[in-house]
Amino acid sequence: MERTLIKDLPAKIGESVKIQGWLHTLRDQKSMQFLILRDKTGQAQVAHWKKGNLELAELVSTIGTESALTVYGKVVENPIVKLGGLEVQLENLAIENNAELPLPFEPFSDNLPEQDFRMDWRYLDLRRERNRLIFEIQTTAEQAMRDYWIEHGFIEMHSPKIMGAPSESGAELFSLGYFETTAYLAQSPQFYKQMAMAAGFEGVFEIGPVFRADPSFTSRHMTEFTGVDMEMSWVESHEDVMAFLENWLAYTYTKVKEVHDAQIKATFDVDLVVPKVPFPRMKMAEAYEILKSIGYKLPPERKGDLDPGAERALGAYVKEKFDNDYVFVTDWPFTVRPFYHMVHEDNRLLTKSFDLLGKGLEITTGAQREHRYEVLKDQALEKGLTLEPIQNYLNYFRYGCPPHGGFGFGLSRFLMVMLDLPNIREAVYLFRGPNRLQP
RNA sequence: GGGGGCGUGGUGUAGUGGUCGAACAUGCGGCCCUGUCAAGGCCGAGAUCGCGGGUUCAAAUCCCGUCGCUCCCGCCA
Repeated sequence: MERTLIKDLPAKIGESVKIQGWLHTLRDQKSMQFLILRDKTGQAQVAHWKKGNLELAELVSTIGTESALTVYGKVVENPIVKLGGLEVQLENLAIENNAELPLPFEPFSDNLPEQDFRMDWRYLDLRRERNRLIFEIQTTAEQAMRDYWIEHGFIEMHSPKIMGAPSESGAELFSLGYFETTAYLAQSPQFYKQMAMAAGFEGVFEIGPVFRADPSFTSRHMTEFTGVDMEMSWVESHEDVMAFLENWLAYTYTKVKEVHDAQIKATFDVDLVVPKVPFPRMKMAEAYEILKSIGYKLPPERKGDLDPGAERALGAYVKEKFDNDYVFVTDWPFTVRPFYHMVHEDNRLLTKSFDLLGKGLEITTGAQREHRYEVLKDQALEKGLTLEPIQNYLNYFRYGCPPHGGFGFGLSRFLMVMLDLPNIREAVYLFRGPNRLQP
C-alpha cells in the first residue's frame, strides 16, 4: 500500500490509507485511544475504540512518545476533532522503532532542555518542527543564491580543503598529518577563488566548509562553518561587488519570503522583509562620527576598527534612520585588513573594502583585491609576511590577471540574522566548537 | 587566551545557614476515567544538591580549589 502524507489526508476521506510518522502524543483512555501522528507535512489524529480490537489496544498502550510508526486506517471527517476536522480510524499498526526519550519533547517548549544537552541529542532536537523548518529555509536560500549566480554566468567551484600552506594570515589553522608531512585545513577558499580569476573564469562562487582554529566562546563562532564565497572579474571598485551582493541577497530574501513567509511568522514571529536596495553605506570614518554622535565609546586601541558593541550600535542606528536591517561599512584601514585588499589610489591608508552588517552582526567581508603583482608583493612585505610560503599565490598575478573583487559570507550567521535566532548553534545542523566534536 | 554567570530526580526549575526526612512542573510506571485534543483525577518510583577540601553545633545554601556548561571581550563569517 502506498504511503499517504498527512497533508494529503483531506483528499482521502472515506478511503483506507497508510500513514507513517512519529507518535507525537498518546492519549490512552478507558474505552478509546488517541494517537497524534506526525510526519514532515503535519499532524493527524488516529482514533481507536479499544473493544474493537483488544490485542491492538494493548499494543498501542506500550508505544512510547516519538516512536516511529506505520498506521493503517480509514480517513473520516469529524468536526469534533480540532486537528483538521478529520481523523484516521485505526485498523492496524506496526511499531517500526519504539522510543523512550531522554528529553522532554514539544509541545513542552517552555521548558526546553538547555542548549548543551540538546546538542548531545541533536538528532532528537532536530525532530522539532521549528528546527526542520530552519533547514528547509536554508535549502530555499541556497537554491536562490545559486540560481542568481548561475543567471549571471557564474561558475560553481569546489576548492580543496586540505592545503600545504596557510591561505591568509590572521585566523588560526588546524594542522593534520599528511603522509610524511603536515597539511592544513582551509580557513578560506580565498586564494583558490582568486586563482579562478587568473584562470579566466571571470565569475565564481563556492558554498563549502571553512575551518578556523580560534578558541572562540561566543554565540556566533564555530570552528567549522559553511562559507559562501564569490569572486568576480573586471570590477572597477569594491562598489561593483557591493552592488552585486545586495541584489543577490535581496533576491534570496524574496525567494525565502515567497516560500516560507507564513511559516516564518508563525514559528519565529518574524515579519520577513526583503531589504531595500541599495543598502545604506557608510565609510569607516563616517561610522566613527555616528558612534560619537550617539555616545558609543570605542576603546582607543581599536584605531579604525569596530568592536561587536559598535557594530550592534550601528545596526540599531541604521534601522532607526533608514529602516534597513543591513548596512555596508566601507573603507577600512589597511592596518586591520589582509594584505591582498586593494588600497585607494588617493589614500593608501584605506582599503577598497567593506563589511556587511545584518542587524548589527558581521555576516560578510569583501573587497576589491590587489591584482598587480608588484603592488601585492609590496603590501605583503608591508604586513611583515614572508614571500616564500605565498609565492605560488603571488604567481597568479604575473600572467594577465584581471582586476577583481569578491566576498565571504557566513551561511549560519545569515540564518541567525534572518530568523532572529539567539545562537549560531540553533542555526547549524551540527555545531563544531573548541569543546564540541560530537555527535 | 582574559572576564562574568550558572551547575539540585530523566528534563526544566524553586529553595541562598537550622522549619530540607530537599519542593514544583514535566517525563516515566500503575490504577481510574461518556471522544480526548498541551485531556483530567489518584497512587508510585526516581536526587548521597557537579567533584574535592574547609568554616560552623549545623552547609544544597558560606569560603577555597577543581571540572563542566554558558555569555561577554579578543578574533572573525
